[in-house]
Amino acid sequence: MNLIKSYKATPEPTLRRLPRYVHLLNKIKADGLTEVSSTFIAKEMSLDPTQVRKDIEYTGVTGRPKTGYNIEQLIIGIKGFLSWNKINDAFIAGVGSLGTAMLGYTRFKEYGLNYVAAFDNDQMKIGSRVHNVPIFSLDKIPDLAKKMKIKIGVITVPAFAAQTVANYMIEGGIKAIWNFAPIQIKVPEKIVLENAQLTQSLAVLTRRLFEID
Amino acid sequence: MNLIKSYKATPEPTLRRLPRYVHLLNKIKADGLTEVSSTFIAKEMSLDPTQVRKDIEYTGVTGRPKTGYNIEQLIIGIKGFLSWNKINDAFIAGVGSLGTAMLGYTRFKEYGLNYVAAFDNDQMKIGSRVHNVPIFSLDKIPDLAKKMKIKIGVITVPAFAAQTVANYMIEGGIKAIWNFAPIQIKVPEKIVLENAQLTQSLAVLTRRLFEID
DNA sequence: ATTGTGCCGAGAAAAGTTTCTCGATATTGG
DNA sequence: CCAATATCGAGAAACTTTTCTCGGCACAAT
Repeated sequence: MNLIKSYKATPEPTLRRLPRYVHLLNKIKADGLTEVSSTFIAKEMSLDPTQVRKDIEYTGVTGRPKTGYNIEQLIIGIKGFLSWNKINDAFIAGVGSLGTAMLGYTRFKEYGLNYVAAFDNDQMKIGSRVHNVPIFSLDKIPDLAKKMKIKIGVITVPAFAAQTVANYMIEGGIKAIWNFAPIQIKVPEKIVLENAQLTQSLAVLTRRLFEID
Repeated sequence: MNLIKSYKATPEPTLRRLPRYVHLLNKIKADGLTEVSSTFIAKEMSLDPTQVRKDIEYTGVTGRPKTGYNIEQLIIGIKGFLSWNKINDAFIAGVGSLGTAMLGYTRFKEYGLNYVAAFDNDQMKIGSRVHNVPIFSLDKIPDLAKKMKIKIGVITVPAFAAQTVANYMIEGGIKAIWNFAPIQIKVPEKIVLENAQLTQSLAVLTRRLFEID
C-alpha cells in the first residue's frame, strides 16, 4: 500500500458515468423531485444499481436507506469531486470550426471551464475576439500561460500542429491537455492528457452496429 | 482467429484505442515506413506491447515475427473491422453550432460517415443547405429514414428535444444513435446508443488533474 | 409498537481487461 | 550455415471493474 496515496485513483468508466448522472439529476430535479435512489438512476440509465452506488461512493456522497440520495446534495457532491464547482481558466489553441463551437458553448461554465484566451496562426484572426474571447498568436502561449497560471489547455488545431502547440502549453506550465486533434501527442508523464477525438466514440458506435447483426 | 471469437463483443477500451492506432499509423505511413511492431506502437502511445497485440488480434490482422505488421494492411484491417471502409449514410438532427461543425468536418468521410440529410426546427434553416447537406423539418425524420434506409442517426439538438428526435429516428428504423445532447436518452434494447457528451471526457481530465496533486 | 418494504453500504464472487511468461519463427550479421 | 535478436501469438497470472449477496436501517402502514 502506497502511503502517499490516501485515496485510490477513480476508475475511468466511473468518471465517464458521473457527468451522465449529473445530466439525469438536473433533469429530475427540474421535474420537482428532491430524493432519488440508486435503483431509479440505474433504471433510467440501464445500469446496475450497485454500480451506481459504487460510483457515488467514490464522490463521498452518502445516501439513506429507504429514501436514497438527496438530489441537490448529490449534484453538488459529484461536481465538487470533478472540480466543477470552481472556475477553471483554460486556453484553447485552434479557432477553426470546432474551436469556435467550443468557445460558443456557454454551458461549459456549468462544468467550471472558462476560456480566457484563444490562439491561432491565422493573421486575420489574431487580435480579434470570438465569443468575447481574445485571440493571440500560438507562440504567445508559453508566456501568457505562465503569467496567468493556466492549468488546462485545449487543442483544436489540425493534426500537424498539435505537438507544437502541446509543447508550448507544457512550456507554459499547463498541467492538463484536452486533445481534440486526431493524432497521438507525446507529453511528460506528469502531464494529464485526455484524448477526445470523436473517432473514438464513432468507433464504438460503428462496431457495435456491426456486432448486433 | 477462429469464427467463434469473431462473434465475441469487442471490449470498449479496445474499440476506443483502435482509432488512435489509425491516427498514429497514418502518420508513420506518411513518414515512409511500411512495417511497424507492437513495441513501437506501444512506445508511441504509452501502452503495453501485449495490449497492442491483443487489440490488433480482435481486428483479425496478423503480424510476422521480427518485422511486425504491415502498416497499410493494418490500417485497412482496423478500418474494415470498424466498418469504416464503406460509406455509412447518416442523418443529423440539430443544425446549431455543434451540428454545423460536424457537417463541416470533411474528414468524417475517412471514417465512412456521410451525412445525407440534416434536420432542425428553425424555419429559417429548413429548405436551405449547410455544407451542401439539405435541411428538413425534424418530423420528416421517420419517413425519410425509412425511404433512404438510414442506419445511423446523430443527435446534436438541445437536451429538451433529444428524446423526441431519438423517437423519430427509432420510428424510422435507425439502428444506431450517436447522442451529443447532455441528457440520458431511452432506447429499446436492440438500438445501439453511444453517448458522446464532451462532459464525459472533461470529467476524466478535471478529476485526473485534481488527483495528480 | 410491530411488521413489511425499499434501499444503502460492505464484502464476496464473477466477469472482464491488462500484463506477464514463454515457445516459435522470421530476419540479420558473422 | 549458424547464432543472435526482435517480434508475434497463446496461455497464464494479476489486476480491475462489475455484479451478487446480505445485514442493517429508515420509513410507512397496520
